Amino acid sequence: MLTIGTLSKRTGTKVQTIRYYEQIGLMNEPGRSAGGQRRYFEHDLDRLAFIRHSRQLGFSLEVIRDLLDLSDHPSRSCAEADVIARRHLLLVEKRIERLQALKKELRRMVSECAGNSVSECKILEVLRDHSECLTDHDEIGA
Amino acid sequence: MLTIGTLSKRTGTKVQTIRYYEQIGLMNEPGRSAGGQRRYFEHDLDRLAFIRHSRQLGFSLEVIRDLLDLSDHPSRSCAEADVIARRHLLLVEKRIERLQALKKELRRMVSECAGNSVSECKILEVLRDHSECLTDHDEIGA
DNA sequence: GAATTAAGCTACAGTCACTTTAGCAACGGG
DNA sequence: CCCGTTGCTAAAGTGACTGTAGCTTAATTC
Repeated sequence: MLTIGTLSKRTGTKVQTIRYYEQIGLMNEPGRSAGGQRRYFEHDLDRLAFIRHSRQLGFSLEVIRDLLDLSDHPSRSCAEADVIARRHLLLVEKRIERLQALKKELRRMVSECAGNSVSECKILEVLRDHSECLTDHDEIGA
Repeated sequence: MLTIGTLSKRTGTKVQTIRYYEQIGLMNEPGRSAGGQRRYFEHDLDRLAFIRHSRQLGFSLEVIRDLLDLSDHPSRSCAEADVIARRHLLLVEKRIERLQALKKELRRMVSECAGNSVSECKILEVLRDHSECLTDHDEIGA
């Protein structure tokens, strides 16, 4: 029997996060000790490791729920897992493209700034005036 | 005098978002019409455009607050803007690197999956067992 | 001038994936 | 038996918005 602290250390997950996964139904409710503390089996650890690894690869908890469900039914076709992974790959590729456009723009801003007063600062000028940009970057952030 | 709807259209910002920026003190409280509706000047529009453009380039609202403050003081040195932009550039570059490692891993998973039953699915196998990965990807997600 | 429609108002809840905090209770080694 | 570590619940906070409910005001059309 494993404590929540052991699961935490062995998977690099914070204790609170494990309880959070239980709360949203990603992890099963474990048994309890006489005093009311959570006690886990090895298969709980495996499940948590699966979740964390999927998160590291950028899958959302929503999607991980489906992946876990698939993983629990070994005889089913893995076509769905394939679709999920391919969709995620496309998403990651898109994000990379967007970030590369951003990087280019930031590089240009930084390299063109002479480092004098704010009034002649290229960086602030570009931020003020979108038309100085090469790309559209109409979406926000990442 | 401009309405909030005009600002919204001219900057591609949702009305609620403008009110949110006001609430957190990024936008100044504008004057009001007789009936209590917000009325803006052109310089409010400029400020909002600055905020949105900065967001599109991935700066956080926290950082944008500093950039706006700099922009409001034209005689100051732009060294700080330079530092902020360079720091952000590094962050973007790091994110790209991480995403490229993720992409590689996802590609490998997808390409090695034969598309049979879940029990032999390479995708689910990799998710189960981190040791099959090439990279560490110890951080989470994006 | 009335009626309709579009736009605006406040206040609050919801999103995602956790993290933090407060204030306790239980466990394990010495 | 003591005490430091670990665990417990419940609730609020994070960032950057978005959505909803239930109104009021402004603008347009007849």
